Amino acid sequence: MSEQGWQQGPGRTNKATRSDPGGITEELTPRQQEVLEVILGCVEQEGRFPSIREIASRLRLASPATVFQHMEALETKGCLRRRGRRWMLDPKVRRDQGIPIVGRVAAGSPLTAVEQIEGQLSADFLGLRKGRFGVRVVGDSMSGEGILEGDYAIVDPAATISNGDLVVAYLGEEQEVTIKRFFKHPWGIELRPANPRYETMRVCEGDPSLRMAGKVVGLMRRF
Amino acid sequence: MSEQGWQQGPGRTNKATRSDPGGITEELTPRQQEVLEVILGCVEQEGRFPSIREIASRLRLASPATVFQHMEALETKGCLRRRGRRWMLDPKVRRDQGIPIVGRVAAGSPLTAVEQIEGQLSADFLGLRKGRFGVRVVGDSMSGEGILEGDYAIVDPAATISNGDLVVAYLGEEQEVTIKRFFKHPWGIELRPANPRYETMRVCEGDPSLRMAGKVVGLMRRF
DNA sequence: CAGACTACCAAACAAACGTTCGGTATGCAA
DNA sequence: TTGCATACCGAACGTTTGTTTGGTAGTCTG
Repeated sequence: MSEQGWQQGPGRTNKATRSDPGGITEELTPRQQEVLEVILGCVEQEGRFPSIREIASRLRLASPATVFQHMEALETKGCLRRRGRRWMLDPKVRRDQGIPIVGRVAAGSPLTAVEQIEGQLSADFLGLRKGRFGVRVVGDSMSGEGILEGDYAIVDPAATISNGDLVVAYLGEEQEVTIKRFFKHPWGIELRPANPRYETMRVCEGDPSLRMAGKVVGLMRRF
Repeated sequence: MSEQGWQQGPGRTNKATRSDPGGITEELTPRQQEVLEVILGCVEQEGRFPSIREIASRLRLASPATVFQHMEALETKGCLRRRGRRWMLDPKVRRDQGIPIVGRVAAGSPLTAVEQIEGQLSADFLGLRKGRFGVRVVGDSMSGEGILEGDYAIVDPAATISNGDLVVAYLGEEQEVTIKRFFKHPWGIELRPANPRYETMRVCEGDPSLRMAGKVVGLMRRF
């Protein structure tokens, strides 16, 4: 029988994915991509995993078994996971809220020129990860390097700090928050500001008046 | 009977929430907050809504009915929604990936000092919303205002531009991307750089060599 | 051609699900 | 003391779920 209105399977025409330069959802057939897309959209918009029958109805498929097969394929390809009878997204396919980075735009709105998209500006891209924290920049001791009062520095307390890195440290009795450039010498530690009006700080290693909070991995500013 | 090990309901001791200055989850009882917390955690980590029995087991509750009641309360308070028999998060309680902004920290890791958390650094906070796009900063014409080469400017093409705002514009025959400060005069438009080594640009209104891309609403930098 | 792969179907099953009901316990306010 | 709200229980009901089975069909490779 073939009196139904479904779109027939395109056979082996679909080898892999052409889009997605990121490479996360590589090697998915178009149909598998569509299934993933429905799931991602549902999770993003409503915060819940759609049921197999719901995915089927959105893709106008009459049988849950069809979607089930696609999901099994997505599982072996690492996009989905199962715990018991419950499906969940693999963390790597989670898309966080982001906006495109555009290059030069010939005409029209940059958002319609897909060819010009060079990447994605997202929380992940900025380094907004668990275990890190933000510090509001006070003072202008780093204004020489484009770090202004009111900016937010993103700090990773777990990162290893090398010479020349920007660090956040708590200084002195008041344990004031400061951003400086870190240098380690045989005689101790040097914290150098970018603004020459401020003094470079030098302390011995192990001085209790200096506590390192972590390495500055990002900066954000709002206008 | 009371031979069980469950923590007894604290009665009317709990009138509302003391934490959460944002005010989204206001007026939730501690238990309701815990239920919401479990749900949010599950949605964030795994991208699926937990079953009522799963929430119950995480909170060490023996009956799904208990969680069900809490969820009904969360629904009337606007945190959860239902479509048929399916539960979903209300969009306003969705937390996007973010890190805490800490102030001064007296001791220990800043991440354990909850009292010092002043806010949340998130994609939303930076303005990473739909309809906006990012542009990589080229050149040092705005270095006087802390905008350096390699930074990413977040641009809102829909925002109304006022005098003094930072804007992204496409200039000249090459339609080069530039960030400048915008001023409108009776005779036309002025685009002023922050670096005095660059010239201020002045064009008549309607000049085709100038196309405004939008207002700069945020900036991010990676180290 | 056969074999492999994608894509889809209908029907059925057991497990898990949301939900309802009736009940107990506790603390607070009227 | 009565009333009300929060907080929890166990048992049960009907629905929805993920899953399995067995099948058809198209398209590409060898």
